[in-house]
Amino acid sequence: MLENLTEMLKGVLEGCVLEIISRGETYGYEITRRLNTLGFTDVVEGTVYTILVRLEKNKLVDTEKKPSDMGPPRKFYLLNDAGRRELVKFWEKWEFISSKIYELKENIQ
Amino acid sequence: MLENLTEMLKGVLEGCVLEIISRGETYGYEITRRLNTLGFTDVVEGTVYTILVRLEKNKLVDTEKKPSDMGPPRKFYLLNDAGRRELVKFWEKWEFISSKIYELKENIQ
DNA sequence: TACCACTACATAGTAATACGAAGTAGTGGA
DNA sequence: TCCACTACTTCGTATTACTATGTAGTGGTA
Repeated sequence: MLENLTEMLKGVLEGCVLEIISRGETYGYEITRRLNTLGFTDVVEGTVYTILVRLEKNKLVDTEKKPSDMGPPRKFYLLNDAGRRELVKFWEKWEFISSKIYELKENIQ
Repeated sequence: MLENLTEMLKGVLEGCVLEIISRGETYGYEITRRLNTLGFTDVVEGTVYTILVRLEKNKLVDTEKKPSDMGPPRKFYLLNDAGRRELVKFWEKWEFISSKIYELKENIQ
């Protein structure tokens, strides 16, 4: 429908993944489908996995591998304290930017 | 106040510049200060000029050099038809993404 | 005169991020 | 046997904001 949201998703998608993980233990493939049904239809696995690698490298998540009865084993992700703090900061940044964008659009002051 | 909004501004700042230009002929230095007073205090001239170069290369703006009584000549930018169409698309994309982010945050459906 | 602050533009290089593309592997059904 | 679906991994690319630096015009002031 809408063309190429890529650039506008930069810095946002990671926060979305953090938020999804914060709702409870989940894994890459499921996160991808969750983002797709949410409306981000063009987000592909490769994108999500690079984000998950980054989150793990930055020690924002804990991981655990578990067998699946539907296919190969799943790598589950769980937010730790640092991840929760990062998520709070994400929403603060998002609120800040979206309020400023709103001010610009509505030409406030 | 808020640290490092860089990544979240990607794909957004260009739209903000388009919006500012759409309000009437203006130039780089003034656009920078407008963004700063809007709240994007860390956006510097270099960033705005690269955006303006891009807009001109993509033929979204017309330009005109005019003398200034305050310093060196100013390069004024004016949105053309393609630029106005691009601005409409920017706001559509922004509305789409921010509504989806809101759904995610409020856990709708 | 010499210097500095402010205005104003330009650009080469860097870092971060989402995406494209390709591969590996497990399970179950036609 | 093949294929679809599930599930993860990684390398390379394009785009973008930012850093750093340089150039230059004007006016004030010591």
